[in-house]
Amino acid sequence: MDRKLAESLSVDCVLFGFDMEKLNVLLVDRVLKDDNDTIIFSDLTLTGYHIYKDEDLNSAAARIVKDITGLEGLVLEQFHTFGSLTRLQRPNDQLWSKQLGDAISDRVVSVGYYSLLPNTDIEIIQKGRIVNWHPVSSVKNLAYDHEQILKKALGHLRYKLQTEPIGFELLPDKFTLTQMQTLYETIIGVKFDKRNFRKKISQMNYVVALNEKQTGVAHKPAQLFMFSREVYEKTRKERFSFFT
Amino acid sequence: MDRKLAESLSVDCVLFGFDMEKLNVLLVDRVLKDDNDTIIFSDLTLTGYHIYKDEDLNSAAARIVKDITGLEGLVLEQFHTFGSLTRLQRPNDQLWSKQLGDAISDRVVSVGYYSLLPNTDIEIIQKGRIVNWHPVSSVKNLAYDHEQILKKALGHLRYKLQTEPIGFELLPDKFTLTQMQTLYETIIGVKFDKRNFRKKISQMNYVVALNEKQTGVAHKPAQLFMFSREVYEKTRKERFSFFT
DNA sequence: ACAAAAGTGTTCGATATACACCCATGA
DNA sequence: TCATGGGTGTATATCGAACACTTTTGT
Repeated sequence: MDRKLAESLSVDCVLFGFDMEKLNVLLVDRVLKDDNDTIIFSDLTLTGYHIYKDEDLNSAAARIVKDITGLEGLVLEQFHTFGSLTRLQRPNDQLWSKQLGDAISDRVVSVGYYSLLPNTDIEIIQKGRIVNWHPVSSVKNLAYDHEQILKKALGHLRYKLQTEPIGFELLPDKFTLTQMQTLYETIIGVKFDKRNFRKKISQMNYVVALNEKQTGVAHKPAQLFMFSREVYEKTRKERFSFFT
Repeated sequence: MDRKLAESLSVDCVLFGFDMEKLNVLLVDRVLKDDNDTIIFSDLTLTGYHIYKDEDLNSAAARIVKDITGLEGLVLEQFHTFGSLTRLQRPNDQLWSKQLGDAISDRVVSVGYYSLLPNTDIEIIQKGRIVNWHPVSSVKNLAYDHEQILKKALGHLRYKLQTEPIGFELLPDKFTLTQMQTLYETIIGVKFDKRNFRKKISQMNYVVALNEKQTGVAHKPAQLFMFSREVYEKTRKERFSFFT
């Protein structure tokens, strides 16, 4: 590959997953070894890479996710751009750059994207790197300023979740109302009343009941539902108002 | 100044103003002349410039606004980053780059910021460039992809306006409720009922009545109000919910 | 038969909407 | 005195919050 890098520009993608119990984020192991294969340090990064000069931001984000995880066709949403002068200046990060022979010791500006996926339904293909789901609530040991990036992404996710029906992107195609409720409770961090929750959902005509029930559970099997984007697009209301 | 530019990185700031009648945006005249001083073309740009390698994004935004308008201390909020491969490729933009001897013919990624100001209370200092308020509703002839940037900024403004009490940044320190209502009606594009609007406002204890009235108007003078950030911070509620 | 989660309705208070007239001032 | 925008209250409908028991399945 002889494409030129856009010096000092990268993309970092925060890939969120939900496993019916907690919110997770996909992270890449970063291990620096010396010549004797002794580990100097080991930490975690978001899925990110530099941008090429001949690709736009969205394509770069899609390419990077695909290169690292094998995933294609995700909805990637840009949420913030990070350009602190010190974002790559911690000791581990400097060692890492040096080792790679990256001449990039200057500040790199990174455009942040996030995407949502049901981590039950999804298979990650390890393409040379070690990539794993980590519970968002207990992530530590992140490289660079990736903790900040993750926090900001989480803020956007919470906000968006309360504002638009994107929760479905974190659920499998067929889901139960209890799963949906758990998702919102987990991510937003509030408990809902089951009856009120379901009353609310039943007014959303884009959440449609299927002729299908859960199987293999040791209790009354739940009705399965799906999200209909078509119905949603046709019936979406105008934005909430600050006033009304 | 011998600071190095971060090649291929710039900031564009969308400065919104409100004059009690309509929403305006501050734009810079861009006029290209040939050697005989004949005008080749003339159009408008947002207040933007390249970023230096030794400044972070927020500082760059503040510096650029100050350099072009003399304004300091604005609340500048980052809203989106633009990186299309063709954003500087229209004929005028190419001519302009050539004329400036800017070796930058490659794509430049630009980080977008916006800020709100009451354009009544504010004085713009022309620092070598011609800078004017233009009504947002009739802006045309924008350079680069600045029309897109403006549209996106407007979207964010509308959204934020309905979600957080930022409208006050567009009003003078002392304002009447009718002015406030006009602001929301103009920007969001809906009409409100006067009594209901005022009922709503009276529940916002951070909108406080002053012991002062309008003067010099040919009708019953209106009560003046101010926005109290302290009260707001102390009593702000949690986010709206998608559900509740 | 029991454990485990599914499913279901009503009452009460709060909030949104619709709507029309008198008031204070400057000209 | 008139033109102009300022200021106010009530009735009705809608929506959110609180709350407990029966049902269906697998073991």
